[in-house]
Amino acid sequence: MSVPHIAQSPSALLLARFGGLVPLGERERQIIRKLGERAPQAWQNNTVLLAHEGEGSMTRFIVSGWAARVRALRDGRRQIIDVHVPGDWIGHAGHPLLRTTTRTVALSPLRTIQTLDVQREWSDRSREPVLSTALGLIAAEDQQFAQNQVVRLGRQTAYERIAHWLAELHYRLSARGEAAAGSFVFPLTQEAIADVVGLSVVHVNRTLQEMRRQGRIELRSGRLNILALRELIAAGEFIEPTLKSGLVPDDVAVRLSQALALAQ
Amino acid sequence: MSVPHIAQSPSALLLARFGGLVPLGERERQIIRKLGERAPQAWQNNTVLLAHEGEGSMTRFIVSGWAARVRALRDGRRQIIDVHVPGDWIGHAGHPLLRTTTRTVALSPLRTIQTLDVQREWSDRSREPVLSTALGLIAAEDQQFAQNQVVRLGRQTAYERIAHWLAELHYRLSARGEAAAGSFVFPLTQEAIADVVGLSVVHVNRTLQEMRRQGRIELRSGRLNILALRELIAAGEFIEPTLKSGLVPDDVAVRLSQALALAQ
DNA sequence: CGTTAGGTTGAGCAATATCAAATTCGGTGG
DNA sequence: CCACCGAATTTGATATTGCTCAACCTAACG
Repeated sequence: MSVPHIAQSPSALLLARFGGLVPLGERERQIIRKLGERAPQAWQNNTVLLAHEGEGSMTRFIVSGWAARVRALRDGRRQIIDVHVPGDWIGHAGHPLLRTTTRTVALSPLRTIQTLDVQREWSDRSREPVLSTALGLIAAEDQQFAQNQVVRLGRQTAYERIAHWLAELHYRLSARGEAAAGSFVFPLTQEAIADVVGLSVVHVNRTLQEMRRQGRIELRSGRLNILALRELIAAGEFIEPTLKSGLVPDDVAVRLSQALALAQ
Repeated sequence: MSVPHIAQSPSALLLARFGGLVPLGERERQIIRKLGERAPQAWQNNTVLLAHEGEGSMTRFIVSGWAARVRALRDGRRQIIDVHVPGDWIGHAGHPLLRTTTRTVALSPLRTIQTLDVQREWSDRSREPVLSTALGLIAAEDQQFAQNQVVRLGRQTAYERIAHWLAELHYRLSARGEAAAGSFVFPLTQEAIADVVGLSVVHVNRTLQEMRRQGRIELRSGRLNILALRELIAAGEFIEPTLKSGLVPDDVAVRLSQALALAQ
């Protein structure tokens, strides 16, 4: 009997996503709500979502379920390059002329909606001062997460890697209203975890058990419960992305600082 | 007595960089040549080039020498996230509001020039059909190299990692006229290599020796000689970025835009 | 209930790290 | 040209982390 998860509606998720980054006015809220009104699409676990990237860049938005960008080696080794969770877009970057070396695959049953190409439509600062800022922040955060992945794999121990990654997931999900009290849907098998953190399944299993023994996590039936976030963050040396205030267009800056003041 | 390296002039390097990706017309050549005429700037080994990223995005161009984006852990472990070589720009991405977690550091004496923000100025397809394509390809390639780094660190053995990385370096450098007959300037210490491929210095040393013993590389006094590129590529399972359509160099820009229209 | 995917456990082993001590190399001052 | 210095490379010995293999367990599901 799995814990029921009341998924946010597409619009609510979109609002949480943007609202978590920039203070939204009523105008932006309208635009975003509308964006979420497209019909959702369902995917089975393991479906290939994107074989060639770049075809639909930044246009498919995850409403529920997880996916991953994967590269496979000839002998069967697989590396998950990054994980996509609800509130992410699938299908970044790439170029139509360049053959892709990765696939994007569903790691669980998945629901997506087709949005317009927000990156293209909203990145103009003069037309969308607020939303373009949000998109810039999203891109910058994503880049940091990509760097995190490299550091984990390159220089951290098994325990550190997993701790760091779980902390990162918690950060990402709670910023968009997908986690409550350190608890969130976690649909991956240990094999998939292994492919994320570059370890063997067996070792992942043992490391998770150690975390459980220490009372830092609970993980069962598709749900992760982080009991000791502080400790995980410290163990993995996770750096939470933090906003500097300052250098923004005035209108945005004012609202932003108001929002930050409220958030304190 | 070091092997003399006749560095390309900034303009020549820029031309090689763009010309290696798209067929340039005389108009584009003019524009690019002009871009290379700014005064070069010199940096000592180990200088911090960027503490806060995003300040000068895509505006500093490496003429000679190598640099790297680095993340440090508290206990002194360091991971090099990516390496910048001549023909690369420094200072991508990031966002002024987001505190950076990496530094960009010179890994050798370095010469750069300040260019205009090509990403901003040339990314409009209607104004710069050829150059914008080149920029798109650069971004897409860079993304693939970033993915390569993750796969190396996550799923490859020491030997594979180094082989793969050397093959990638060779690809990047020769595409811009910085390598001849598999030989190129290679100014890194083994410690820096270790920080790239996520290994200990000692193990890097032993792995390099194995490659030498097999007659696949020569590495001494700041120069790398790849004697068996095929074998390195195969061992590391390196995938050379390949253009899909047969975009044969052809001086007419029109052909290119036709090809692009088809590719859409 | 039987099947199956996923999770857990144990034992032995391989890859890579660590530590410490040479050795070589590229300058640099005399 | 030589002697010397510090940095980088190399070598040997030992420790450790994480992998592999193989078996076993459990829960969900038809």
